Amino acid sequence: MVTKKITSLEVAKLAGVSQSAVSRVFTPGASASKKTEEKVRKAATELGYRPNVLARSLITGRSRIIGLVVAHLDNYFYPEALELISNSLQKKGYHVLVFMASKTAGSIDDVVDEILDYQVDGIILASVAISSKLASRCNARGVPVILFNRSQDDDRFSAITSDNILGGQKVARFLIAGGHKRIAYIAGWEGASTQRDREAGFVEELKQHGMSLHAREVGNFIQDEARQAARKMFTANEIPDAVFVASDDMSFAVMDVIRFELGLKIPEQVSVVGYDDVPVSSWPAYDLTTVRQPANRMVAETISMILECIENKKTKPRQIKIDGPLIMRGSTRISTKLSK
Amino acid sequence: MVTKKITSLEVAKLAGVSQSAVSRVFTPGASASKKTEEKVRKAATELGYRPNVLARSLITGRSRIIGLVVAHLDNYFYPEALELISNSLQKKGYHVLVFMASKTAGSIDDVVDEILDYQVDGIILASVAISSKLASRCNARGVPVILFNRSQDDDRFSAITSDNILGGQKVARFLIAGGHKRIAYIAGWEGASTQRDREAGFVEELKQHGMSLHAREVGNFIQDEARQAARKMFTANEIPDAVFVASDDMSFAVMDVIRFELGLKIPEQVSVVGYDDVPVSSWPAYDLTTVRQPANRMVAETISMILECIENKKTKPRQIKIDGPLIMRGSTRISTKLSK
DNA sequence: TATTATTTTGCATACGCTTGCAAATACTTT
DNA sequence: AAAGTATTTGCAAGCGTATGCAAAATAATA
Repeated sequence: MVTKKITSLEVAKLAGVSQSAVSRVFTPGASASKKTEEKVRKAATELGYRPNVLARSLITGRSRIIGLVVAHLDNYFYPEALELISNSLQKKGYHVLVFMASKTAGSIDDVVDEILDYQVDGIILASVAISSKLASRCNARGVPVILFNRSQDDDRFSAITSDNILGGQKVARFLIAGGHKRIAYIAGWEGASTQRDREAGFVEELKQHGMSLHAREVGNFIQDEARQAARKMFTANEIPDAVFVASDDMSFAVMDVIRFELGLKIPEQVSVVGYDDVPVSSWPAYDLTTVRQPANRMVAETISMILECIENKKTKPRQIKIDGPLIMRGSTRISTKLSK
Repeated sequence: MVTKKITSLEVAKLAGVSQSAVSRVFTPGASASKKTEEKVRKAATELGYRPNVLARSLITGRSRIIGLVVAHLDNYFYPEALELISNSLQKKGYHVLVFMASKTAGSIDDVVDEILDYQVDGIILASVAISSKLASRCNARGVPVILFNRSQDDDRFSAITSDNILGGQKVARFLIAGGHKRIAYIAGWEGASTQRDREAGFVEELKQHGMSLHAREVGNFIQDEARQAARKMFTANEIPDAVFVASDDMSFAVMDVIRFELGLKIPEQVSVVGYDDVPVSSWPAYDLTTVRQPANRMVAETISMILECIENKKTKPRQIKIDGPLIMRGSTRISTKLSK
């Protein structure tokens, strides 16, 4: 019982005008008299006509589709970002074609190729890198690529991140001010610029105060690995009195190990600081001190930048860092009295 | 510096064949000799040619795009589902166009209309309802609609849910077996079939054992409202010794209120059971007893069903309920010895 | 090798729409 | 009322691809 598709031609016939007239009524910039507009609109609603976006895209060369590649939906920072991105774009008349960059499946390059097949107007890579070969292909096609929460040493595309170096510094200053003496770090995936910057800022600021890392492990932004890292770190001879973990997501795993496996008290014996400020961090069960990544501002910048690139092809790529506050909560002690 | 788009025609010229030959090489079902295939492939890679999906769709009438409407990405069941859905479809050569059904923005109907504009091959509505008017429009266009984690009294579309009635029953039996005497319920949004079924099964089973709800509040699947509900429920004269909360997401908020605001012990004074088994539930800080919604099986069914409908237009809609186990963890006491 | 059956190939058309162009209409101005 | 300007309208060409059809090339058979 599939009724035939309604095309602009049939609307035109019913309204007694040409097909182009119908098109013009449904094309924002075009001109049509009140009278024809009225006739067309009437016929259109009667038939339930809606323009075929795909056919339109074929001509205009703009699909109003933005490709979004995302990897870590299990890190709750990303669902939040996705929701914001999708909503903002929806308001501007764009829509989001989602691609999972599953670690298992093929490389990101294949995914980006698939995206290009859909003639997207732009690409947002959330926490994902891209080869320079693919970068040039996007460039050649005039498709702007924006990195979200990741930067890359390639000035061909814009990147939006929080100020990870500054964030790391803030954490260091805060922990030092709290009187911590044995400060440790659990790293994310070392290929990620966010990880590198957070650690660089953190370590640099420690150094400024004549300190260095008491211990360091790698969690790769994966909870299981963070757990392993925590076990190793907190069963050593002299355990840290504070640990900065490169993401909130890993922090939760670390806190669980510290409290429930090892029976240590947070913050009395160990202070824990995370990075992201995902919703869970504010829940009393974790109450995690963390550096907020202002998702809404990051998304706002991302959207305005990608739209600008689409409107005006010759916009220069920019790297934007957005400052986020350190949110102080109960997972860190602030007194200077030493534990133990 | 935008290089011209590469079309099949240019590949054809370079390869010394007709445009149709190129098309045939890139069309799965079509036939071409080894020789031309070789020539075409060579020319194509040399030019960096890839078929334009949109132009293809215009002819074939199939876009290989699935529209996904999702509402509650803040409930961590949905990011997980989204990831599974997107990955499965990607493997089958389909891609997901995401639409947020923000509570603030216009109705779902508008969103579905926008989806249809993209000539999607199918629509998945995750935890979202649709008017019967729009349903018929989808029907008329031959676009299958599948409800994910929501059912509706309309046999025009398929629905995949967990067996919520049975789930509610399981919880009731388990709490009764644990010796609980004052059993309460915190409901989700009452417009949701999942909420209604969970409660119906739960209350029915209590009745079978000669019991009834000791208290009932509504949380609407929103954490803030769940907190309010918990405060009210657990500051009453005789507080419950067990509470079934309609979703894990709300459960966390409820547990936090119970433990950190009211200072009650879980499970010694109050048992808490949730529904969903999102990742957080297994974290030691919550260790929540809950009914698992088998996301992977639910998604698998959803995908196979929607693809079946696409292949074979006359597939009848079906309602599928998937059984999920009760996962027993530390938020519930199982001894029969009474608290207090 | 001649004949038939099979596969491959190119031509031309169509998918549903936008848009430049020129003709037709409406509105101003003297 | 005539000439001029501005606006609206239809025509037709294309966007990049798939596909039915008939011709050409190849393979199979006698």
